[in-house]
Amino acid sequence: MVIVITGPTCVGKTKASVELAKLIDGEVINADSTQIFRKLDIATAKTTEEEKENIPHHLFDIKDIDEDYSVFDYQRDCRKIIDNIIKRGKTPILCGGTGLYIKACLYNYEFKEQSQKSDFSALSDLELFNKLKEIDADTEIHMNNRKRVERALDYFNETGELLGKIKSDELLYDTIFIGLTTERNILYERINKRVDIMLSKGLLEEAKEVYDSNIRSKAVLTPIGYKELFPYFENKETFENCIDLIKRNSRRYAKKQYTWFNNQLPIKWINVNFDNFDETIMQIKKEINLI
RNA sequence: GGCUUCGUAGCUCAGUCGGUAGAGCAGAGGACUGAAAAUCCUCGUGUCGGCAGUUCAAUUCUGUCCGAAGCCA
Repeated sequence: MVIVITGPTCVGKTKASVELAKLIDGEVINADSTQIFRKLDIATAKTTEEEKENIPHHLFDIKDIDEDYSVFDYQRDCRKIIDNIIKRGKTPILCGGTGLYIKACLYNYEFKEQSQKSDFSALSDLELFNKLKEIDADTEIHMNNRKRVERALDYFNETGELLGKIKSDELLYDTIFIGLTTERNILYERINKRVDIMLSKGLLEEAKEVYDSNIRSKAVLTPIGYKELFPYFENKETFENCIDLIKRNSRRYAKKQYTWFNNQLPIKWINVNFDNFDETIMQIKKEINLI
C-alpha cells in the first residue's frame, strides 16, 4: 500500500509523515517539486536532518539548481523508489504538496520518452491558438495560456493525441490519499508567521546566495521566497514589500492547492489538531486501518 | 477657538458640469499530462460619514453635526 500525505503548504505534512513512518515502518518520499533541489532549504521548508529522525527519506536534494527536473522525471524516479520500498516490505509515504507529481506517479499518466520543445517564438498568441484550433476545434485551453497551447501542439505532433483529452483515472497502486487541512484563516496566519520564522532562520542569506549565483533556472524562479526578494537586492523595492509579497504568494499557493486537490484527487481530509498533533497522527492511522 | 483640506468597496483612491458609481491592491471561485511553489481564466451594491435644505431627482450644490489631517491663535 502507498500512503499519500498531502495538503496545502504549512499544515504540518512533514511532521506527520515522519511520525507516521515511525508508527508503520514507513519510508518518506518527497512529493514537492521544489525540495528536489539542493541548497533550496529554508524557503522550501525542507525537512532538516534532525527532523528526519533516522527515517529513510527519498528524492530530496537530488538535483542542483542549474539542472532541469520535471514531472516526467519525477514519475520515473518515484515509481522506482516505491517499487523498491514495497519489495523490501516497507510502506512508502509520499509527502508533499505538488499534486501533479503525486498524480502522475500513482495514476496511469503516460509520458512519451522523447519530447522536444518546438520554437514557436515567431508566432503570436493568436496565431498559435489558431493552429491549435485546427487540430482541436473545441479545445478548453485558453488562448492566453501560451505555455499550454505550445505544449498541446507539440504533444499532438508527437503522439497524434489531444492534450487535455487523455484519460488518466486509473490508479496503479493501492493508495490512500490523506489531506491535512485546517480553517482558511488559521492557515493564512500560520503562513504569515512561518515566513517570519524563515527569516530568522536565514531566508534572506539563502536568497542572496541564490541571487548571487546568477542562475535563473526553473529551480530558482519557481519556488516562492527567492524571486520575490530579487527586487530588494537590486534596490528597486523595500524589504517589507518583498516579504509581504512572499506571504501573499504563499497564501495564494495554498488556495490553488485546495482547488487542485478537491478536483483531481480522492482525498480523505483530516483536520489538523495543532495543539495535540498525536491525535492527528492517530486519526491518520485510523484511516489507514480502514483500508 | 478660527481657517483650510479630506471623509466613496476590506485597503489606497478615481468619478459623477445633479439622473444612486469604478480602478488598483486585498479577497473568492475555476482550469490543469515535461516550468505545477509554474501557467492561465472568471468574479465589484457599496447606508458614496450622519441629519436637514434646495430640486422632479442629491453621493454630487447649500447648511449643520460628527470624525481625520494640517495651518493660525
